[in-house]
Amino acid sequence: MLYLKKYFTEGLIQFTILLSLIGVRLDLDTYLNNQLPPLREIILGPSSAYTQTQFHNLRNTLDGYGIHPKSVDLDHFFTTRRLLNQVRSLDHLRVPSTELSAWLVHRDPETVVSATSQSGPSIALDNGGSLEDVNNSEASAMRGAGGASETTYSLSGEDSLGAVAPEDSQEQGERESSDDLSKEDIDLIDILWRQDIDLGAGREVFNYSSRQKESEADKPNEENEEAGGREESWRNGLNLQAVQSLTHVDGETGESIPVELTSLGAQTSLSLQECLRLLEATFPFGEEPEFQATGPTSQLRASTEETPSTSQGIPLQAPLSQSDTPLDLEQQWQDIMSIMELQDMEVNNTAVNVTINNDPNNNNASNTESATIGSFELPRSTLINQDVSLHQASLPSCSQDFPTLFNPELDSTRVQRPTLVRLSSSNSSNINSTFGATNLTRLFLPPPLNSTTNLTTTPVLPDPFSSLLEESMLDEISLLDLAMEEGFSQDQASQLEDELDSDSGLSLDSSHSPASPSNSETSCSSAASSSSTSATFSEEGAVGYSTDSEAATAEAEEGAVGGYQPEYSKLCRMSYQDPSQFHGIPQLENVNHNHTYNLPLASSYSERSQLSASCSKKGRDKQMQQTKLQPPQDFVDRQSSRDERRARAMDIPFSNDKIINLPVEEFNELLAKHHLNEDQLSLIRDIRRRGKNKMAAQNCRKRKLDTILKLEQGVQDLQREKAQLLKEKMEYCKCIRQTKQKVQSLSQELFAQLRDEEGRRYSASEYFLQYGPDGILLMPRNMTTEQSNKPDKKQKDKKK
DNA sequence: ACTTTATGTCATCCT
DNA sequence: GGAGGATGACATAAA
Repeated sequence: MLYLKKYFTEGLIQFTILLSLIGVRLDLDTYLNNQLPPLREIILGPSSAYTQTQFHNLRNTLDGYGIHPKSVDLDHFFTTRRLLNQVRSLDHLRVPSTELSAWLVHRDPETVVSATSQSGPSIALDNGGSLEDVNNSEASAMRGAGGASETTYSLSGEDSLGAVAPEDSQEQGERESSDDLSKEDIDLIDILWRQDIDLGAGREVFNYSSRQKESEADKPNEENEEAGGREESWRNGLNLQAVQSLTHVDGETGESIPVELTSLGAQTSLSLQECLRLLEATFPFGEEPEFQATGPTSQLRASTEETPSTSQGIPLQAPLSQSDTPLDLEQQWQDIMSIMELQDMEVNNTAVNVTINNDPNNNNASNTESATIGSFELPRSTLINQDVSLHQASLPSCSQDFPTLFNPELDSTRVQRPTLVRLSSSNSSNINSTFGATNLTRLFLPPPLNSTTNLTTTPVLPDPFSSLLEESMLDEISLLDLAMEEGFSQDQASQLEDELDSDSGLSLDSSHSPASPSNSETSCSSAASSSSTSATFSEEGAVGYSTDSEAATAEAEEGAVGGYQPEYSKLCRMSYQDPSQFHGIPQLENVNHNHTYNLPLASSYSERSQLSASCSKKGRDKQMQQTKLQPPQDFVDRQSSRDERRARAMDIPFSNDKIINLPVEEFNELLAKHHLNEDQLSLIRDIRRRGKNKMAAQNCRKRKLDTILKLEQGVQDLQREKAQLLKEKMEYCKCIRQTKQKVQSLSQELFAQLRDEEGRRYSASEYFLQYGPDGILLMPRNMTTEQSNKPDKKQKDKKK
């Protein structure tokens, strides 16, 4: 009955889809609720094989967290949900657009943040291939988290609230095509999520900033009092009215208004240049002239061509007359723009809209972070005010950070950021226009204004640095960044890195775990090695790695046998062993071409025979115990090797040790002393050959092991180097973050002091700063692409 | 009974 | 060209 129900529902949904495709719309919910039996025959046709179980989509399903991945109902549940959403999506006319919407779903125990970036071809997000090389551990961790990976491909409109919705048909098809996309999806989601977090941060800031600006505008008197003569001097110095009278044009025309900025530096005590110098010293920044040529304005044009413009741009120009400031403001701006260039090299010509959304359905408290991407447009009206914890938004995605150089709106983020960020949908339009107008608006994330706590803004790694690290390290990097953001010290981060390394296939440093088998194995092998180290000659007189003799005797009862340590070989095969622990083993240290078999003979054949009889391997001891009543010669024969037996059978007058280990000259002399027949000579030569070859084989095996150990050591060194690079990267990210904060403070100062011809402030909600090769433009937010380019060309070079 | 591991041996190549 | 080292392949014993 259960299967019948499943088939019914499934088939009904598919049938509905088919009807919908041909124009017939059905209320599937009604059908499902009533479960009309008449369609049963139709439904029985398609089976579950028709619709694969998509665990990654299940993970994306908000309701899917309540179902165990191994639940029997999983398939049914998921299929139903997916198909139902697919049908629901048919209600919305979806014209395939070239825009790309990246969904970020950040879920806290009770809240969810969904950031949507909108722009660019949707194909870009589907390129999970480049992100495939991700640490499996994290992927598995996210997978194991189950609900933690709260990823939902939501459709625009009502689905924006987090309801499960099907993605684009294209993406849907891709996801249906394979069930093992979950890992890639997770990886991709993780990366995009981090990118979107940055974008989302900008949004929140904007709202707060608008309110703040408004509140500030309500108290002009206070500000005037506070500013005092400073503002007056500002006005005088800028001579803004005079400039605007010449260039300020109606918003419809799109003309720009030059604004003098020079005196701004007088009130900003910035150490930005220092930071920038540090950045330039450490980063492979592009040449500044190059940046001037390919400045962010081109990026702006590319990204804003699709949106019409209705307002003007106001170029801000700083007069030279007021440049009596201790710091050269223009230089600072150029430095900033030089940083922006880094971004321009990597940033796509895509405008990104970020939306922080709430998902009331997320109840899984275990989830800490999750992300989802999709190619959907999210109506701005669907934005919901939501308290969002963005402390997870630590991300080494640099490409998305730089394009947004200056966004006064971001100021607001900082205000509430450390804990909660409130997003207002009322400003979404402005944000869209802003982001659509230029990617520069978010170049620098604003620093927290009121918080002395941890920074939640993501440390940004410039793209040149991302190339330093493999994508497979992204997750580790992210964790490290997160650790840094969380206030981890370098040492702690290093420890984290070590822990992360342990997840890799070759975990070379297992010394942390005292209970690990390595220790026991190591000690065992060490004991064995110590016992065998003193061994001199084997049964056949071979020396070195060959089977032990005297020393092994003492250990024979305990099972320590043989010069070539089986224990050690076992260790070498165990990847979790730390090879460094074995460097102290004498045998291993002398592996390479340590032909110890050239040592002088120690015992004669008879002596050695007695020795081997008394102190051989454990098994032989057992044999001896079992056969102690037997004649000694039989026992000796049994303990001897084949060559020894042969030598005895052939009445060879000297021991195999001599045969094998004597130098060629002495060996020839020895043969000359004795009158031996051809069979004896042949046997002696064979014994010598085999004996030498045996030792050679042992040496060869030792050498192989040594090579393996060296390779492991090399891997260990590389991992250490990687950890060091990660540390450096975190430092760079810190520096960039500080730079962003500086720039943000500059932006705030600028907006705080800019006045129009009527003496009113420029609201950050209405204007934004655009940086180009020729200077800084004050652009209205509602300006469209085409018009934004016009003032760009008309702007005057920023004066000093 | 089967697998794994260690070791010996042979063939081959090279010095 | 022989001696011997290096090494892959195989055999065998032991666990």
